[in-house]
Amino acid sequence: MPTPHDVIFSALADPTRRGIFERLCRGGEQTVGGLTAMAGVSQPAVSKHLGVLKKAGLVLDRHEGRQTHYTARRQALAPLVDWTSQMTEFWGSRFDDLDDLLKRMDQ
Amino acid sequence: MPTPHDVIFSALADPTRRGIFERLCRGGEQTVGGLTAMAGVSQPAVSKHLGVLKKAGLVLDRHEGRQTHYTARRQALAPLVDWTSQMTEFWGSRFDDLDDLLKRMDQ
DNA sequence: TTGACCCATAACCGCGTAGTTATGTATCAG
DNA sequence: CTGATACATAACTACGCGGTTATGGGTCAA
Repeated sequence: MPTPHDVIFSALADPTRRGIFERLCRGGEQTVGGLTAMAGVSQPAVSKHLGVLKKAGLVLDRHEGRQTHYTARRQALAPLVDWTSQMTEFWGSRFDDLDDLLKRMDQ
Repeated sequence: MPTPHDVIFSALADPTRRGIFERLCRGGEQTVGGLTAMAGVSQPAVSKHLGVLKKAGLVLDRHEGRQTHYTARRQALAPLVDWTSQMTEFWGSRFDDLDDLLKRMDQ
């Protein structure tokens, strides 16, 4: 049985799929056609990747006419943040990299 | 040409491999035998996984007599934190989950 | 030195998966 | 209605990868 961590990690392991998700995070809502234009693979391949991302809860789809719009669900990255924090939890200088992260996000 | 993100994500995508890394994070330094005892797979499989983790920079090995000790390099998780922060960077309520994270880590 | 032990490497196998082309299903334009 | 468009699904292929057993190469004990 796949744990939430399994699903997220394996979904984001593939470069093409991660590229699609990145574009959705930066560019906001996108159609399959728009994503296909930059993905470097065929449209069916993109559709499959979107299916995987959807099953992982990383994207949402919205049908409008004959095209489907996809959006990133950034909250779905929470397990990833959780896992990372758990791994660094037992660390001596555990705040080092998180401090950096927050500084970058503050400015 | 695999990017740093590729290496980290694909290295942590496999459950067995992630389990080994988790144990190294919590339990500290471990021998191959100790890791094999809990991995649920054969010793050569564990050695291969450790090789992948090592190439990804996630672990360090130290030879002592006839056994090899492995340690987790938690700093290697930095690209993961970076990537996550970049994905949430364009978020409206971007501090929501990070606040939670810090609260858990503070107490 | 000999044998047991720890680990790494080799060689092989099966399966999952990412890619393709081909086809199906709606939807809009004319 | 007809054809074109947008996307999903089907069917298939190729290859990478995680697993195994078998073996090699050092290291310690006796």
